[in-house]
Amino acid sequence: MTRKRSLPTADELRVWREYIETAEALRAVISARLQSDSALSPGDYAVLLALSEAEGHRMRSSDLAAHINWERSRLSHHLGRMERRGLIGREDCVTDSRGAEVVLAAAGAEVFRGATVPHLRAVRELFVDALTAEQLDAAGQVAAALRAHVRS
Amino acid sequence: MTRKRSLPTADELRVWREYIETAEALRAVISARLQSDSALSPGDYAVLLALSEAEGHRMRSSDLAAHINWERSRLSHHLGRMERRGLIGREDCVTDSRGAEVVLAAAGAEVFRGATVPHLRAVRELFVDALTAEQLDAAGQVAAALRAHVRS
DNA sequence: CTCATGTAATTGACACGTCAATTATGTATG
DNA sequence: CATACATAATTGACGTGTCAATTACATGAG
Repeated sequence: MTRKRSLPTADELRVWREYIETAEALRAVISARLQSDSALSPGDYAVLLALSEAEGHRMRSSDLAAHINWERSRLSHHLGRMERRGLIGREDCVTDSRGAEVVLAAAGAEVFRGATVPHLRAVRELFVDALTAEQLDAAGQVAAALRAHVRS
Repeated sequence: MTRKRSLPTADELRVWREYIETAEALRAVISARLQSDSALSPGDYAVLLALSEAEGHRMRSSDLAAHINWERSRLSHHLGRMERRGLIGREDCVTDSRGAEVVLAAAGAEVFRGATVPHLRAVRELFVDALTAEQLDAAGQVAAALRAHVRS
C-alpha cells in the first residue's frame, strides 16, 4: 500500500473537469430550452413545481426554501421578480405574523402547465437518451456517493 | 419493441435530478473553498490557470475565451473585474489593432500559486475520495457520453 | 481607392446568487 | 411583565452571466 496521495493525479483531474464542465454545459442547454419554450428560468420552474404540488398551491416561504434547497435570501429576491411578472403572489401568514405565504397565481399555473412537457422532453432527449441503462444507473450511484461524501 | 417514450420515467427523472443537483452542490462547495482559501472565484481560477500555462503568460482575448469555453462578453466583464483587482492587465495587440492581449499580472501569478494546491486538495477530498476507482471511471464515461450527445 | 461585410472586443441592461445587515415578531426565563 | 434571544423574511451591495447593441478595425471585390 502506498500512502494516500494528497493531490489528484492527472487522470483524476481530467475526470473531474469533464464531470463538472459537462454538468454545467447540460444545465446551460436545458436552461436555454426552458427559456425559449416557456420564458422560464430553472429557478422559476423549481418554484412553480413546488407550488403546484403543494396543498392549496401555497406554501410558507421558509418551507419552500427548504423544499427546493435554497437560501432564504435567494428565494426572497427570486420571489420578488416572479411576483412582478404575476407568476406568484405573497400573502401574510395567519398563524405567524412574521411569516409570508407564497401563492401560485393563475398565470403561474398556466405557464407551468405549458412548460412541463417540453421540459421533460428536453431532459429525456438531452440526458436520458444519451446514456445506456447501465450508464444511467452508474450516474445515479456516482451522484449518491458524492452526495453522501459531501455531507461530512 | 415498444415505441420510444417521449417523456422520462419517474426513475429516470430522479436520476436526472440527483445528477444535476449533486453537480451543482459540488460546484458550490468547491467554489466556497476556493473563495475562502484564496479569495478567487472559479472564473478567476480558470482565467489565471489559462494565463499561467500560456506562452509568455499572455493571450489574445478571443483565444482565451475559446480556451476556457466562455462567451466573449462574459470574459470582457470578468477581465474588467480582475483588472480592477490587479490580477491581470490588458495591452493593445501589435499585429491587430482591434485586438487585446490579456497579461498575467505579478499579483495574479502569486495569488494563483497560492491557490492551486488547496484547490487540487479540495478536488481530491470532495470528488476523487468520494468515489471508487470503478465509479470514477464510470463518471468519466457518463460525462463523455453526455458531451458527445449534446453536440448534435 | 472605397464600399460592403466580417471580426475583435466592449458596453449596457437586466436576471441571478451570496453575504451581511436589518426589521419585525415570537418565545422562554427570571 | 420585561428582557434576552431566536426565528421569518426582506433588503442592499456587489459579483456573476446572458443577450443585444455598439465601436473600431480588417479585408476582399469591384
